Amino acid sequence: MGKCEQCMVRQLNSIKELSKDELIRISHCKTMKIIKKGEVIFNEGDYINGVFCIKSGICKVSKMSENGRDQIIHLIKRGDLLGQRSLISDEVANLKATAVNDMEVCFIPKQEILKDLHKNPNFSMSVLKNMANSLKDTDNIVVNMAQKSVRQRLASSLLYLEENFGVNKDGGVNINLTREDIANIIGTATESTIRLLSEFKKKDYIKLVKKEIVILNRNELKSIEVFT
Amino acid sequence: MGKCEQCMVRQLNSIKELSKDELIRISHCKTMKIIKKGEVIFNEGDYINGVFCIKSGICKVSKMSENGRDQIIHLIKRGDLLGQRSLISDEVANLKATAVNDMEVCFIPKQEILKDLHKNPNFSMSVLKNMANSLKDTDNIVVNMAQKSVRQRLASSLLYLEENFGVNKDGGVNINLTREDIANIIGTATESTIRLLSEFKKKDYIKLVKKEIVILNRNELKSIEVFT
DNA sequence: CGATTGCTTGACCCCCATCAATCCTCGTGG
DNA sequence: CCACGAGGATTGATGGGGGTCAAGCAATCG
Repeated sequence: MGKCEQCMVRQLNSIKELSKDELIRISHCKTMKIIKKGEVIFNEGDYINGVFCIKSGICKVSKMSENGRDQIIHLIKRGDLLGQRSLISDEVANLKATAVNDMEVCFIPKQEILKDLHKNPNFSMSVLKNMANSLKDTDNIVVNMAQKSVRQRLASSLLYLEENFGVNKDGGVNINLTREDIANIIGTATESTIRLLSEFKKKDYIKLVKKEIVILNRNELKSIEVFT
Repeated sequence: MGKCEQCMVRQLNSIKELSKDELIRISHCKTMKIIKKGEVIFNEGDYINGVFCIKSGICKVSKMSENGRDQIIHLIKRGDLLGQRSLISDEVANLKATAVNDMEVCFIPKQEILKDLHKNPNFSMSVLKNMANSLKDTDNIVVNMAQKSVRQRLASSLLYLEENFGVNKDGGVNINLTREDIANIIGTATESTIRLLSEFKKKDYIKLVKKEIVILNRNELKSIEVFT
């Protein structure tokens, strides 16, 4: 079993604030898991007894709306912590987490994290900052959802995905999302997303390489993002 | 100048976790302000050097979208803290806060709060919990914005407003919002909001007493909230 | 009592949700 | 190796929700 002290991923999140001793303690009680593409890590209403530290892979965090469609709210990747919110509120999960590709994650039990939150102010400040940033991001998402058209949101999301997940050798946005997933990010029907993608393609803002999206004209997409 | 130790409002937020000594220190450096209806407390991009503790009154917290409309994201009332997020991230404000009616607020300078956040784990845990709850609420707002129709969101908002701000002697929802404000909460054009209100009125789900909204049929609104 | 701000209604039309049909692609088992 | 089935991608047709512009009315305020 790998040791947290030697794991580079911890540098990417609040765990970097833990002392050597605290890290060793965590290392002894954590468990590593492999999660297959499509697998559900936790569901709305589940009691998650800890947090997940993502070593590799990507997962989508979503919530089922009453009308039956799943809205994707976050995309979580290497270095992120998953499940912090529920842990701190001491509530069941409000959201569902599903692996977008194969993942390696470490599960750290709740009591350990809580102990450190109480005893290590640097750690708790770091978690607090992290949460504050999420809150800001989410506030901004609300504004976009409420005020922007589907076309604007799609342009915006494409740029976001490329920026955060990079591109592969073909230049394609390097995240394995279906059209339906993309539709669930921007909050629209799958067909609308597809139609807009084909419009963007026709105008040479993007091209499609085997369903993968290659962004050709960032500037044009940026201008769509702010208007029409 | 009032003393925090004697102020009942502190029981309503994280400040209740402070020790007597800490409270006295805060009490000496805080400043009380009266804010008039319509006045802007801070604007997007302002550097807020502390947090506001709301003694009375209500303010709307909003963000201007690139298309020029203001989206209201939170409504803050007695007992709430305003400006926590920016303080913790150590960034300029992402949002704008405007008084909906006359307010009394206390301003607590940043350094004092930060000092307590580092030294008092109960306080920082309380702030953390508070932030976690906001995050959950905001996640849910995203889902509603993305997936629900304007009619659903209006029904939902009316119920929310009544529940959180109560009713006055006429039975009217006890918060002084214009139609435009309501439209900016649900993220739609003012005219659409008005049209839906008049539809609800026609169906006797609500009545209007001098522009104030009196809710007559909660069950019907609840069923609208989940479907159509 | 003007004048500004908020409220209301009408007309118009476009964006996008929905339903339906077809095509594509990839994994599985025979 | 191929057939086949299932899930994903795509395109078309259609209708309604809601945005926008415009005009008139009500109310609030200096």
